[in-house]
Amino acid sequence: MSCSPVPDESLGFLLTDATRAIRRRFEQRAAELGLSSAQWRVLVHLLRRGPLSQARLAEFLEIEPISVSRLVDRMQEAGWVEREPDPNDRRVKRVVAKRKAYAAFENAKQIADDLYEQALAGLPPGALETLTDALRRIILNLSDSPEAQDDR
Amino acid sequence: MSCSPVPDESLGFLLTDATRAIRRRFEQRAAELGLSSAQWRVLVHLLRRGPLSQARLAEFLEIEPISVSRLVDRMQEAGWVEREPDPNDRRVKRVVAKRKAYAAFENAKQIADDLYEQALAGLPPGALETLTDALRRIILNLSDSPEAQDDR
DNA sequence: TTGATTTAGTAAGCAGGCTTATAATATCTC
DNA sequence: GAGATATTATAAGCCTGCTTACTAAATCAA
Repeated sequence: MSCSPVPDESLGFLLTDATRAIRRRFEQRAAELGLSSAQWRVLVHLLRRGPLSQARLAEFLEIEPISVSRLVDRMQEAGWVEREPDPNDRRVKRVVAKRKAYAAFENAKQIADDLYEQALAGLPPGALETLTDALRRIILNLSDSPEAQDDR
Repeated sequence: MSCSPVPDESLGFLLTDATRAIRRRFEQRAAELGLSSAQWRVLVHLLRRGPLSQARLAEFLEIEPISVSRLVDRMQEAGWVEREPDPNDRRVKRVVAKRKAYAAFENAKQIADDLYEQALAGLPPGALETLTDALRRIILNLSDSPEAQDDR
C-alpha cells in the first residue's frame, strides 16, 4: 500500500525531540540539586509571584490540577515547598516556597541559562526571538480559550 | 530574597507548552482511531522504512529501548503491529505494521497536516522552515553523539 | 434559608518517558 | 574453542502527564 510522503522530521516530532533533549540535559545537570525540570518550573512561578493556590499554579503551568497536586506532593516531601491553608477560603491550599528553594534558585537558573546558550549555538543572532515568537503563536493557536482564536 | 529575572516564558517552557498543546490536539482528534501521538510516530517509521528491530526503532524515535518495548506491547495489544523473530539473530524481535496501521495512515496524516496548518496560522511564510531549522540545530547541539558537537 | 451549581483539591488508574538491573544471544579476542 | 565483552529485549519501579470520579466548601438563585 502506498504512503503519502510524511517527512519523519515533521514539526511535531522535532518539537518533541527538542523538548526531550532540553529536559534530559537540564535534569542531568540539576541532578545534584535533586530538581526535575517540572519542579524547577514550579519554583520559577512561586519565586516570581509569591504563594499561589494549586488552581492558579495549574493555570500558569498549563497542566491539570491533579498533576499539580502530585507534583506538589513530591516537592513538599523533598522540602522545596509547603502547603498552607488559605485564611479566606478553606478549600484552598496555598503553596509556599521554602528556604531551600531560594537557596537553589541561582544555581538552577545558571544551569538553564548555560543550557539555552548551548542549545542555540551556531544559530544566527535574533534566532531566539524568532523562535519564541513562533512558539508563542503556536501555543495561542492551539489553546482552548476562544478569545485567542481567529485573530489571524 | 532577590531573584534575578527569569522570564517565565523561557525557551524551555515555551517548547514544553507547544509540544504539549500539539500532543493534546492530536490525541483529541485521533481519539476515534485510538492512536496516541507516540504510537503515530512509531507507525510513521514502520510504514516508511519497513519492519524494524526494537533497537533501531529506539534510535529513530530517540527514546530508550525499554520505552519502545512497552510502547510496542500496547500497540501489539491494540492490533497495530506484531513482533516477529529475526531469522538471523535470535535476540532480535522485528516489529511489523499490520493491515490496521496501513488502513489508518491517511486519516492520521490528515489530522497531523490540519493540525500543523492551524498551529502556524498567522505566522509569516517561511516561518515553518526557520522554525524546523532552529529545532534541528537545537537537537543537534544537545545530542550525546560527539561528532555532532563543536562544529559551531 | 435552602437547594443547586461551581470550584478546589485529591484518589485511582492509565500512557509514556526514565534509570538500573538481568537473561539470552552474538561477537570479539586469545 | 573458550572466555570476555557487546547487544537485544525486558522487568521493576520512579516521575509527570492524562481522564474520570469523588468530597468539601463557596457561591448563586429562588
